[in-house]
Amino acid sequence: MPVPKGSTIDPERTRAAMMEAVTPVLYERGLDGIGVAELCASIGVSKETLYRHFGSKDGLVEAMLEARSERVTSWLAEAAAAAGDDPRDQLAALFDALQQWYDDPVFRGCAMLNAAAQHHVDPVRAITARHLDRYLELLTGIARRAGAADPHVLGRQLLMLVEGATVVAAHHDPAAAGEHARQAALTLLSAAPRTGPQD
Amino acid sequence: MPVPKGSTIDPERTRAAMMEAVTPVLYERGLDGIGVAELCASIGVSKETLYRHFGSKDGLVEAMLEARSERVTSWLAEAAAAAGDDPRDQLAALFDALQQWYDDPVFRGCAMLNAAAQHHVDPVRAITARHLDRYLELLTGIARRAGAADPHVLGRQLLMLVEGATVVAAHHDPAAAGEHARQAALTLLSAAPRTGPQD
DNA sequence: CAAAGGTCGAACCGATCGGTACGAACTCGG
DNA sequence: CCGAGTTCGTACCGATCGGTTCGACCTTTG
Repeated sequence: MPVPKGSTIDPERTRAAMMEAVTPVLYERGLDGIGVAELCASIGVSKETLYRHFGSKDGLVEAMLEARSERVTSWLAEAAAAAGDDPRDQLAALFDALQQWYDDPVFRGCAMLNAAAQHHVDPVRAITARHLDRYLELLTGIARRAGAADPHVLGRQLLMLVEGATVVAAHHDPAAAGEHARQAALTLLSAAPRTGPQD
Repeated sequence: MPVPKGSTIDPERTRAAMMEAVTPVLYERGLDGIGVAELCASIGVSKETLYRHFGSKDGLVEAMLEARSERVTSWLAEAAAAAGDDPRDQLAALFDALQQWYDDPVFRGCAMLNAAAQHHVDPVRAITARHLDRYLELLTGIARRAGAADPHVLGRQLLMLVEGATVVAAHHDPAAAGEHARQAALTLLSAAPRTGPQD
């Protein structure tokens, strides 16, 4: 968004708008694939404004990744919750949502994993680890509500399917990756030892 | 290796030695995490030699990735083959080998995926895609020999487990990632519809 | 109207980037 | 022993990098 020259519209609004605008650009080009000058130009903001709000390019990157992680996780959680109360339906809906993402022409894999593969410095990798924590919590919850005897292990196996499907879709073939992963996930859910539903 | 100043020892030898020496450095630092000057210094070779043999930094990177992909795939295939004739044993051995890799302190995830996440240009991504092709072929073969009715789908699901386990091990927690993935893989193998062993 | 503060645009900085050039040192085949 | 071919070390190139500074502009607050 072209921020008007004068200010005081809302300093916080500017910051939020910058994070919003910068997300697709950094996702598409890669964190190191675009310089600060071009990045500022593409989101319609001056370098001084960027450094005022975020201190550094890394500061902006980290704020963006953190926000994106929360947003993506919420989106998945809502897709699952909207499928009803049956954990199996929730899991299936989650992978359907993933397939929907894979079919998006701008899909380029998991932004957190891409970021961690480039910046192998601490702050970014910590954000990626927290991102996987969020996914794991979501999947472990489904496993627990499905009555799995060991929801942590099953949740972790489901996490591998989610991330593996994303990798395969991004780097090999997006077609039906979500469907195949969903089928595998439901198989694991069915085959897992049970203690009966837990909530 | 410190190449002696004069040459004619073997021009091909030099090239091979460079690829060998550069592999761990680029894996550890990332493709863009080290400049040509430092890279040459770390492998004990002058810039002129690098450009004589590979034409560009990207040329070296691509040659290295291609060689690494073949080596890693062979290593996994041999680990599986060494487990005997039973496809279940082969699959289990493959994930045990992966866990062994995850436990290596220098483990930093799949080099091909890391590379593709950085250089999202064509040549590197093509190498990554071929790498996944090799894995898929290996896993599909196991699925076929196990008598799966649809070995391509099962192979793809196993590929997701392999890559997902690698992602989780690299970015979340390496402990037992291979074991949990192995257990899931064997479950999928057992649950898959069969047409009877095929070879 | 005046002071304060957010923003722009462009100039500027030192560092580093990938890549080239060149002379000297060295090993080989003839 | 001489020329061809490799390598080293270093200096160098233009481009780009992340980050800073500054004057002008604009909007809000009082």
